[in-house]
Amino acid sequence: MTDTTTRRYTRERTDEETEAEEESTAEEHAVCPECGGNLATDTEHGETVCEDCGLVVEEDEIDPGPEWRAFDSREKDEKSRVGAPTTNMMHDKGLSTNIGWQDKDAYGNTLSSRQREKMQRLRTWNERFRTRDSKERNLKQALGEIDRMASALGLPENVRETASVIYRRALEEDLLPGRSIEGVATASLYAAARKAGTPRSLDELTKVSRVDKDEIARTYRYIVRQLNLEIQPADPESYVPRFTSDLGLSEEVERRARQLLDNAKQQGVHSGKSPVGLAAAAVYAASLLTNEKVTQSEVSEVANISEVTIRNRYHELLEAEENAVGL
DNA sequence: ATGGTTTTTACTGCGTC
DNA sequence: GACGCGGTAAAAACCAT
Repeated sequence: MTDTTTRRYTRERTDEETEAEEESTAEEHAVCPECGGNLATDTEHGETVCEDCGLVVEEDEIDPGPEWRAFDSREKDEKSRVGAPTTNMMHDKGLSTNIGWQDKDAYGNTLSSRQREKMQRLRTWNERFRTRDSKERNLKQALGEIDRMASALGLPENVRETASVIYRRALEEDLLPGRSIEGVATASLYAAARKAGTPRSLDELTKVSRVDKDEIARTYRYIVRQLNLEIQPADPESYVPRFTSDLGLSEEVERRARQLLDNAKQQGVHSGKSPVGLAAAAVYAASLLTNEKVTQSEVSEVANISEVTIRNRYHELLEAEENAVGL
């Protein structure tokens, strides 16, 4: 299997992205704290992102603070930013234009019939543009969310791409009504991570998402079914590198753990059991076999699995190992 | 909803440092 | 005595039906 930690993903740029990059001419000469790549300012999203690994360094660079200097607390209240507060409840954060329905002018006088007709036409067109845009904006927001969560979880660029594709498909197939953008975005990311062989558990997703676990799971099942995504159960081995590195264990342990898992797989011991549990148990067992002992509780900590499960699995793994030697 | 399976929780006993 | 570990029973979560 390819080592996911060292692989460099070549990035396929969508039209939108290339466009956005051309726009941001002012390139800062800072480097990414994570991979040392170039940082680019994406003015459209108000973010500073790494070109190589996609890490979002800064988000929401709009200054929400007071607009002018204030000299005492009374003035501070008065001089805070002007305008309606933004809200996430609307796709455009409530910043788009709305034309009132009363046919009155700014002074409350009724309009002439000619003016009324004009306003009616304007309303119609305004509405048309707004809704035509709404899908685009919906998409933008969702993609922003996906990006945010992906970098919080340390997922590579290609996973984001996949997640975006899944989300776009969901949008096109009208799977959104009745479901939150957040939820679908999270579910897309979850699916993408699994597809890419760098799975993250539902719990991990829940930590970075604004949506609760049940909804993510429900939405995930739904879009998988509707879009006929074929996602096989996560391979336990895909968790191994993460666990070993979180625990500061050597390559040797990682290799050993994989070996144990391979064995178990061949004997079909693993079916029906949680992949995370298997992986955790394999790491624990491997750490014993290589004299780099870690405690069960440490493993259970990084794997988010109970010690009991680790115990059960690792007995099974060792049994499988013995049987394999006998063959 | 239901039943079967897996995981978690909580508790207990044992050996070691 | 605290800690790591093993085991157990009952509760909870999960999944397919």
